[in-house]
Amino acid sequence: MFYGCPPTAAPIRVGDKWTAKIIRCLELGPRRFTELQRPLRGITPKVLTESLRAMERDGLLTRTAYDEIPPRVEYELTTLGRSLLEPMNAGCEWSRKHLAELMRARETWHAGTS
Amino acid sequence: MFYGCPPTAAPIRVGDKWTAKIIRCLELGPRRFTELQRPLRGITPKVLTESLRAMERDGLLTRTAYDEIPPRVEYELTTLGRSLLEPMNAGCEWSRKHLAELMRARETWHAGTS
DNA sequence: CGGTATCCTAGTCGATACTG
DNA sequence: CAGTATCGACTAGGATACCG
Repeated sequence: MFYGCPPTAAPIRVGDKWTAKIIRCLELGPRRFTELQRPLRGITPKVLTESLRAMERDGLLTRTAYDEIPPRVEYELTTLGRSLLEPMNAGCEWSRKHLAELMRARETWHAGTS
Repeated sequence: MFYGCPPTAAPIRVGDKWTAKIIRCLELGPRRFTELQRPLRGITPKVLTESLRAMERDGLLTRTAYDEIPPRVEYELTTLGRSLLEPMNAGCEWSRKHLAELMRARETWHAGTS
């Protein structure tokens, strides 16, 4: 979706910088901490934890810790979290249709407005 | 739309803090600088200018200055800017349906996670 | 493995004052 | 009226290191 999009250019955002991407990562089923960390390249454990905690607090996902050695924790979207896919998809569709035009307008920014 | 929503709770954002609200203000037709400033209570001229310039640069709106005394400037949505109303409405609909649930989850945040 | 704890930077936003 | 200029606060996010 917005993966190829420069961060400041993203015209539509869901929550903070990572929320939407985390939702995408969880779309197909529960994932573990490191399973999230890998596709979200560059996210530090601190920020990932913060994002996950915030989303858990807001009821967007659940955190399940299994009492094993080594520890295993799984994150899974709730119905509420999954419901965000709808507006997210609307945003994606907008991007597909119009983002190129926005970027072009941004490039062509040298007084030749008219 | 998100007007009654605490800033950090807004699950969906368009551009920066003010972009979506500016689009709403321009939805029904062109507006002047101060006509935008009034409904967007609390926005400083500096920030309003910054937001408008960024949106103009991205091709979301046009700025028309009339050479009069006193000066008159009008901002108007482009087709591209207007197209953002679609995903914005999707976000609004999500809020109407689910924001209360999110806020409730946020309130009920005292360890009783199960 | 799944996190915390510190520290730090960069960007966003606001307050205030002034200008063509 | 429609801005600009300056400063300063706040905070999201990242770097790095360590812990149960």
